[in-house]
Amino acid sequence: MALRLHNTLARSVEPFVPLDPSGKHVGFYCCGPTVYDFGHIGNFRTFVCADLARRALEFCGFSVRHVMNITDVEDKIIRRVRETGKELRDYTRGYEEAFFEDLRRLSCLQPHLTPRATEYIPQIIALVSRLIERGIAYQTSDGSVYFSIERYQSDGRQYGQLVTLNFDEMRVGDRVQQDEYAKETAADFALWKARVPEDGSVFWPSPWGEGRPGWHIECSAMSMDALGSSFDLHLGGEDLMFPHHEDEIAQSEGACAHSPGVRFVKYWVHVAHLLVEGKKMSKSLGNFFTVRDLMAKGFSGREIRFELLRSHYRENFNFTFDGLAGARASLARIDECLEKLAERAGGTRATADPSVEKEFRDAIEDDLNVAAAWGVVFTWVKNLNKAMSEGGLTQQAAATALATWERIDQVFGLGRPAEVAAPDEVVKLLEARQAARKARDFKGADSLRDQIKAAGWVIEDTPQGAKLKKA
RNA sequence: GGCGGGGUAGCCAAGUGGUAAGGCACGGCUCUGCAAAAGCUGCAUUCGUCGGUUCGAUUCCGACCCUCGCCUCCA
Repeated sequence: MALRLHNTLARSVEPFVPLDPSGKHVGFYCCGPTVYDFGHIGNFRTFVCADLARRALEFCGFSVRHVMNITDVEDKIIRRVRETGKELRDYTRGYEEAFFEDLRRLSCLQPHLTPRATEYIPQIIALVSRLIERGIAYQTSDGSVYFSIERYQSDGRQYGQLVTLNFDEMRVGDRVQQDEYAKETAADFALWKARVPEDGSVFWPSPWGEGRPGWHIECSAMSMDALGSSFDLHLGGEDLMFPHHEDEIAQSEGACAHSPGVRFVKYWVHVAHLLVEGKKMSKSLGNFFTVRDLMAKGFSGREIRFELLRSHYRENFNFTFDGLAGARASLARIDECLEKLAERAGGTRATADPSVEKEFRDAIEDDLNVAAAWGVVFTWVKNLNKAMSEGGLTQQAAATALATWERIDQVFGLGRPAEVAAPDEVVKLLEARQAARKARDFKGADSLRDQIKAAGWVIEDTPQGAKLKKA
């Protein structure tokens, strides 16, 4: 069994075989955030799934080069810049930093390269120039440049690799912007947008006059610059499938004139959307949550990560607070088990249990089937708990189990819970309670227990003595 | 209208042509001064509906119902 992924190009699950003849190196590009505001939980589902994909590739032995762009010039950003009167970079910097902070809170590995669109203007201009030279793009009288789908197709190339398109049946036109009146065909899309007064100071010089990049071209420029004109894996939210990714393919394959059989990207992976309480997230419904919002409600980054990793990436995921509370309980079950294992193992070292690791690997290799993988993990936890409650788990077996978790956690990336020490006053209350119990003053002991609970801590009476846990 | 996902216990969810993983919640038990916490344990004769193929279908085929998403802002 080897890694298999759902490839949108094939609309099916395929064996993952990288372009690298040695089969080792993988180029991986993920469409990153547009830094006009804080990212919401839906955005982060995609980024957590990208992190899962990267970790799974590494778990399977591949050496991954992970690139994720930062879109720091775009319509919404320009509008905010105009409204706030800030300079472009001053506006985007804060949200970019917040994004990386949230990514770390969710235990996502930092991509190896995170290029910004605004730092790739020369490459973008070069790419647009090549498309014009090849006769696939055209300039309009206002100084904008558009991609001609018709000329691309007559160049013998396919527009509509990711989705089945039927322009006659599509409901085209509602959202075509007024500044795009000069397009030859409604389906053509902007590569370079001529400067308009509303752009303020956001513009760059180009062979076609002052302006800024179109929406899709940045990803083509950055991904090919970092990973070459043909690379292995491109991931993004399902809404980007069309037009964004389709247009990326068209621009890239149009500009590079890939040979027949060679593609811009070999595997396209799309992450389904997250819903909140059964509905699409929207500000008017008030169900629009950022990572910060959830943390302010007391949930930890690892609880949020766990919740986002419970379901398959190609299924819509319904985010609910009941679900998040359930995630907390499930994760605590694993944490309890790990804590007990650590007590038993002491400093003993061991290697992972091969049979559990194999079951886990089989699930992950099957198109990142995390639900099946969790099934493996929880069955394993149950067996360990049973062995421990029956006293039949040796120090060596506990160490093996911990090593197994280390291996599993290379993919899930949840780590171990942060140890939180109880404050002195709570510890003093606990000591007083223990004294009261010893004196058989149970009324006093129960009162102290209530005080500890009010302070946010729970007493766990175990055969080894009383412990404090954060409520 | 076109294209593409889904419908499996109270909730989330995996899965297979041969008789339904796992988690949460819930009940029982152990532990405890009592609790809590924790652990153990129980919990779908059944997989949207109706037909068909088959020795056998939740799994394959057909029809239908419901639901979600995309169709040029979007993760």
